[in-house]
Amino acid sequence: MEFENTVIHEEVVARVKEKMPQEEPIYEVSELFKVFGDSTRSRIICALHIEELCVNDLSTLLNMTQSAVSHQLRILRQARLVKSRKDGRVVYYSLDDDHIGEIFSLAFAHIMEEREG
Amino acid sequence: MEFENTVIHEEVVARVKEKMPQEEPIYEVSELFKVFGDSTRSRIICALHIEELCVNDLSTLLNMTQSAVSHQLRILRQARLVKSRKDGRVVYYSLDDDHIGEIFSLAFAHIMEEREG
DNA sequence: ACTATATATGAACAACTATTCATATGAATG
DNA sequence: CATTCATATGAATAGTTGTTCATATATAGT
Repeated sequence: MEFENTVIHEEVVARVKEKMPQEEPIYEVSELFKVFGDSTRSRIICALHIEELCVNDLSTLLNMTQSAVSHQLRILRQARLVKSRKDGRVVYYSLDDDHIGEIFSLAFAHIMEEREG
Repeated sequence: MEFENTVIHEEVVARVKEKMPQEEPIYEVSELFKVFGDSTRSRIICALHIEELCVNDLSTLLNMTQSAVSHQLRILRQARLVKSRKDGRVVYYSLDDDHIGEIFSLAFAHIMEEREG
């Protein structure tokens, strides 16, 4: 890290620094996006947005090994984005948060507009 | 990849498969989130959401080398999330999309609610 | 032209991540 | 209680990514 930057617009930097959100929330937001930023996890989220599914069904649906799906579900669980319900030896997963759907909807809208424009 | 999964709920899988968004948009959405999923890029986006900034000011503000910031700006440019304006040898960056702010606002709202609950 | 400054970029490296493989856990069933 | 089935998990690996360092490009000033 260098600190020898010639500050071109000191006032601007000061102004923006004052208005900037705190470091910690920004960090957490990007951690959330990092979880979304994998196509396997995105596909899992899309599927669970439609309906509750067990691990085996998910791996069939996504054409992936049970292990790979299970590993990703763990990440989603740790991020509190999905919740699980156990029925015998079958574990059913579903979305644990209402915001997720909204965020994905906006992202989809963005992608779709990009395609047109 | 294994295809030897014992399908537990065939009808459910079939139903969800039918309702699932297409592969390609999901892939693009997760690519978008991947760009957001780095704290340096998130900080850049937050800063530019407040005000247009040049590279040098950004690196001062974020306490990072000019090179590191420049590399991340390239990624944001390629994703069409920021646009640049050249004035002499100074290059000013600003957000290139209205959706970005909304998506970040929702994500922040989510993070803040997580902190309370 | 020469120098200083603002930004961009290529190569290298370290850190991280997603999948696979092997195996463990835990619950139902005969 | 041994076996089968659904899921979870640890280790290993291959691929990706962010930063640094060195350097290139481009523009302004002298």
